[in-house]
Amino acid sequence: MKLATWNVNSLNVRLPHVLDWLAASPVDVLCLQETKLVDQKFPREALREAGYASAFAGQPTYNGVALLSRLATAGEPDAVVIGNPHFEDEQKRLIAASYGALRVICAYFPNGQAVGSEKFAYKLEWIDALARWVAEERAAHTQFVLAGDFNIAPDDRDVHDPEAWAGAIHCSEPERERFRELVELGLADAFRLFEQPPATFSWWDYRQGAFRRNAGLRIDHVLLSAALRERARGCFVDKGPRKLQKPSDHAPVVVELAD
DNA sequence: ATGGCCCGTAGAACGGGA
Repeated sequence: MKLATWNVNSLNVRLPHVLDWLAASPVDVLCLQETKLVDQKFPREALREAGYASAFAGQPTYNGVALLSRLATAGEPDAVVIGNPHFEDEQKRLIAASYGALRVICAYFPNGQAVGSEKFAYKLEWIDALARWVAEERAAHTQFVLAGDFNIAPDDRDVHDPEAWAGAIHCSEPERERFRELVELGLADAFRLFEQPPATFSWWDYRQGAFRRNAGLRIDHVLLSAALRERARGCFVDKGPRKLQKPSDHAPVVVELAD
């Protein structure tokens, strides 16, 4: 089976890319972030016609997350939870669902704007609270995955210009420390289980021809529980959709698991 | 040295993203 995560930067604008991508390279579960859609406008029917069930949590203008599941394989979502039970938050950044024995949390971590800012403090608090929830979910479900836009580049290999980004937002030590703390809950960064091409990223700024120059960051991640790690057979960033007209600034990250 | 793009909400610029 295949799992993927993709920050689409508006599902309204990106729906054609998502449908084309799923048709060309179907995955069983797809985590979406930055849908930027209120629930009334979520394209549930179009996705169902494409063979996917949806669970979603949106708000006007900002944030918004969704879990898509292939009806023929993963089926309908079960035990859907919106938001972190341990953290009051107006912002729609978290959704969890079960597909049989598989438990998935789809996460859109706060950006943090600048180290030391109020938004940075919120980011750290938000992650600390997420860790408490993840610890519970991981303990309750052998087959557990945390996937999404973490807005953290875990180490310098994940940064196109580590000197320029040293200590900056997404690369600061408090953020990296929290990424390690999530991993230490018993999870594995699926991407690093496999040999990877150097300078592989998942996000490139829209400005300055960043994608053409491969001036990116790897900030979108899939963390796997031990049982899923045993089944992992590959993990890659699919740069295809980033090359299209009007792309998202993020590319999908795909994980392949043995059945 | 700075900002350079895109999106949603508007119905003009602006906040936010990363």
